[in-house]
Amino acid sequence: MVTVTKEHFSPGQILASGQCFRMEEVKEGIWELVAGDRYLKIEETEEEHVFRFHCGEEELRDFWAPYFDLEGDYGAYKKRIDPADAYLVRAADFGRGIRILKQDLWEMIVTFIISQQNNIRRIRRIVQLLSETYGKKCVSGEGKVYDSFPGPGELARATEADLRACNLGYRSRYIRKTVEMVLGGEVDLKALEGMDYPAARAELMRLSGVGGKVADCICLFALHHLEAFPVDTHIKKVLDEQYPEGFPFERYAGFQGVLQQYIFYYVLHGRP
DNA sequence: TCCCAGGCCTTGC
DNA sequence: GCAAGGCATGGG
Repeated sequence: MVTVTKEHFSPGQILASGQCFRMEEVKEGIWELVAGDRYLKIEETEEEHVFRFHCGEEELRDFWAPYFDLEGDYGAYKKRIDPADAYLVRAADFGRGIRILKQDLWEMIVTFIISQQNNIRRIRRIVQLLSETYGKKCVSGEGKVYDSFPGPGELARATEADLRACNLGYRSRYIRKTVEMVLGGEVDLKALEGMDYPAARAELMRLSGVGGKVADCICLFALHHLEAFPVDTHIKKVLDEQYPEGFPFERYAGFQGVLQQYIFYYVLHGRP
């Protein structure tokens, strides 16, 4: 068990920001999450900004701190927001505890192919079902049993019909093809990790079922390219309504993706 | 019954 | 090159 003291960090807001789909609030102030084949429990404490992570010092340093981007200076991002942009100021303040996670690349590829033309609750259910069906049963140090997210080899066991049985619908064919492309070495996940944003985005779009928006989500939530700015149906509406002259991307060069998450969360959970 | 959800692919021009 | 349909499923 480790104590973590951090500002601009709220597990509840990260959960509700819809970037990870295998995190849940099991009781008030207690969250559990599975990332790849790892499990973590986090508890809020009486003290503001202080949390208990149910893991060792080493695992915190080597895995969970990078995963939650705990070294990132989100206060600095907020300070660079144009004070005259009332909408963005409100959104950033409302989502002040959000961080951009560094999640597993393969998991994000599959998850965000599933996400298209779908709603967040249903995405969670499908990802959970996929993990139960094709992942591995694991046990945490404290005895919690959970299902890892299935890797390409494990998902290869699923036929298109099997995937349809997991409620993937027409996305089943995309997943099948994507699994084949990755297993066949047509797209190299290792190489993707080393690419810059434009190269990674273009390479990801070669995968079946991955267009610009999904590629941007993968770039943002797995590869941590903070310049990626996924435009989905919600964001498009905000851009049309709040930024008819265009969103000032140049002003926020290098961290537009952080602002995108503030806006997305504000649209879903904020007051109009 | 219709509309929408963190869109993408295929077709037709 | 681009606009228009089609696509699974579930909730409001």
